[in-house]
Amino acid sequence: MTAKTSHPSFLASALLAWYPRHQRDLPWRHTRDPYAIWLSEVILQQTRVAQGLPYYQTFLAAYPTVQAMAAAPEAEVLRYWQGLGYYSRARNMHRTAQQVVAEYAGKFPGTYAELLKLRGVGPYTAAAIASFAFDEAVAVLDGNVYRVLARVFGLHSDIAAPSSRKEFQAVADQHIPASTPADFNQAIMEFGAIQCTPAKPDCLFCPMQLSCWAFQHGQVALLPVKSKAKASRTRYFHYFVLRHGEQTYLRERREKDIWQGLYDFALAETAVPELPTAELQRHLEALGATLDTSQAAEPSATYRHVLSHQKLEVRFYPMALAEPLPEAALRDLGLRAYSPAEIEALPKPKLIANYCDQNI
DNA sequence: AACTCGGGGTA
DNA sequence: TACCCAGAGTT
Repeated sequence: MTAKTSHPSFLASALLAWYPRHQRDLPWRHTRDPYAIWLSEVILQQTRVAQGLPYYQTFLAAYPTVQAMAAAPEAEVLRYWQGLGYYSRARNMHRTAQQVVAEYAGKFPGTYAELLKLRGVGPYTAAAIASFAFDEAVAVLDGNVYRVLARVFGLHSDIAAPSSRKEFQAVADQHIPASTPADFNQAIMEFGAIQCTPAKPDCLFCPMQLSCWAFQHGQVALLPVKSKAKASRTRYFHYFVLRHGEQTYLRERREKDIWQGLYDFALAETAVPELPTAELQRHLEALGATLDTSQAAEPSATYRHVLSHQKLEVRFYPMALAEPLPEAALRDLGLRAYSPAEIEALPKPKLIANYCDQNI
């Protein structure tokens, strides 16, 4: 994995000269603490620096050590993660914190191969921690690196195909200097983020203009090659916002679906946009709901919520109950009544959190 | 190898 | 709109 040349490649030389003059001042670049570096890398998976930055500060303040995170309830970790998406990252992060405390005496393993065994730590994150915290010469491969390598070396393999990883990894490992692997990895990602951007890269002031294959061949806009993802499906959610006094009923999402571990309301899903009145009544009977008006409440306007592989069209049906829901229904559907303060503390999908902020 | 997992910024 | 973001786990 750490094949190296005896002298710096033109790529390494150019990036290491460019980096000190252009790098952003980011907090995780001021630490060698494997815990802090791991935390930053998990947060930044598929997430822009600007979006992840406040979460990094929040988590480090809430959990200054891996022991502190390990001791926290999962729901609390998810609550801090709320709004960042891809919530399995948070659940895996929490479990890994507990594993590091229980099996590694609270110290993160110090090699790429050992780091790779941790949940939520894949090839990218293992390489990042190994190089940033332990100076191991293993190249990171993220979206930025794919783009830079594809353009500079004219690599036309489809970066969306898993089989392309080996080719790009080999090229990256061939160019990472054994003496400064951390700076090289930071530099190539920063270069992709700032200069060699997806759209309108700054080729005019690029230090590799003369050696960049894509620039020399007029193909900058054509690289990297990436096959398109298939179209996402649309789902129709109908949320029953059941209230009794100041209490509102929510449940934890446990099924294998989106938002695992987060809380939402009693849900009816339909294959078509509308929820027929008869079906609404059937759900209310199944809930054992006794409304304090004879009329079912009017649904809210439709909220559209876009996920990476799904489009959601969501309506909320606020309903006041004349009496609490029966125990059997609570047990069957996992519902529980919560006060507004309790709801605020529950981890919720962004869509639900927004609704609660405005209506609960 | 293909699929699934959020949410937000940008052109 | 469509694309992309310091990717990883499951099937």
